Amino acid sequence: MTMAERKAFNKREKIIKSAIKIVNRRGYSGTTMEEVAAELLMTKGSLYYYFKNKSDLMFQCNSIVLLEAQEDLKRVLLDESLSIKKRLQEMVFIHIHYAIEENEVFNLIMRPEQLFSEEQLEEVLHLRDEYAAFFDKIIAKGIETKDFNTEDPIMLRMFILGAMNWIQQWYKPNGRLSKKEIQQRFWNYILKLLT
Amino acid sequence: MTMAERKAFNKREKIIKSAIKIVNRRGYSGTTMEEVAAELLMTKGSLYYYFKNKSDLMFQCNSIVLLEAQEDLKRVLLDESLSIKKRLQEMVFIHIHYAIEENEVFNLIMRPEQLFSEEQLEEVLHLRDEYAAFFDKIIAKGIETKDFNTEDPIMLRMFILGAMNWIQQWYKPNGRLSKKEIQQRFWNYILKLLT
DNA sequence: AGACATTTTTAAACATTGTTTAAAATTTGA
DNA sequence: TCAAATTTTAAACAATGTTTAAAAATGTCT
Repeated sequence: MTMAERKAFNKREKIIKSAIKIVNRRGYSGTTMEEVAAELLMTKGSLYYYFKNKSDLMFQCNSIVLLEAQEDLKRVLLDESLSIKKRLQEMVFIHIHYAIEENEVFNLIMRPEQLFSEEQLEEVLHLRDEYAAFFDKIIAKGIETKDFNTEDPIMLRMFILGAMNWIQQWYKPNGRLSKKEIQQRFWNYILKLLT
Repeated sequence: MTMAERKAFNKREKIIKSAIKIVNRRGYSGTTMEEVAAELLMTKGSLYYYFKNKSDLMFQCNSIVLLEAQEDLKRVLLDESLSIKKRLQEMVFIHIHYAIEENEVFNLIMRPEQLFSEEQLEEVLHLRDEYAAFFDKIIAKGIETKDFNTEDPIMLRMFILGAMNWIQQWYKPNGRLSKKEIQQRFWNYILKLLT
């Protein structure tokens, strides 16, 4: 990688980090290219040197956060020192953590087929599938070991992830329910569904 | 109500009906005032005679659909000829029906606090609370009659409604899973959670 | 029916924001 | 230092929500 390429790569990363913060504050449509640029003392035009367009930038914000969450999940999934149940519990806690803390950017709500180009859409869906597969894997393991018991584990996983994703629609940082409480109670429900 | 008022009222209704169709097809941000107007052979400017702005129009689309769904729920909730369980089952089927068929407009996704004005926001949240209360009521009844058994029924209701709401994020009209299948399996999960 | 008041529609201007462009400024590397 | 490559900029442009003032349509009263 040449000097220039490395520099561009770093800059791109800085822009994404900046954009993630703003998107989580203002939402997708509330985020303007101008504000993202201003944060880094640039003009909005320069962003187009690094990103094809706004939806490309949003796409990359989403991808970064999703990949980060995937890393967290993978670490737990492969931790053989933990029981299957414990591993799923931690994965549930991680998912809820992201749904709450990276709410807007974690799963860019809105029909992705409207926001994204054909190729982007394919990649987003692929990333989401990969992400969900982590949950499928641990559930499958648990069925094998008889820790869990359910028909149609895929549908159940969709049910469970949906319930968690929706948290971002009502969670308020200083509301009645703390993140910890939500994690704990949601985990109880999920365990009940799986046994 | 004078003639003119009645006419304006009807026109408003026509516009809303038209907008609902378009929003369900194109999503919130994909819907332009121009397209809504064109559907009724008007120019976009005239819409502002009937609605304060786009978000006001969206708000009223959302309200209409939400109120319609509330009516459906109420009918079932009060139908004493059905067992508690059966009533909840029908309510679940109704909710999933709306989540699928009126996907985009049923619960206007996106932070309502960004889309709506102060007063609108208050009304939206109120409507949503009212809506959720129908589920709380039947669950409370079921707990009384020992049909159901759960601590913290409110949180559980949030879990359940969230799971159902998320369907709109992945449901495809000609996909692998039919509406009926989803309704049936989701109901199984919900029943498991409640007993 | 005709005249006046009210209601409704329109076209055009405007504001905001995403996007493109051509040129200027900066950086790199020999 | 100088030419080539990279990056930034300001300005123009496009799309779309919003406002406005005037025109058109409608309703009402005599």
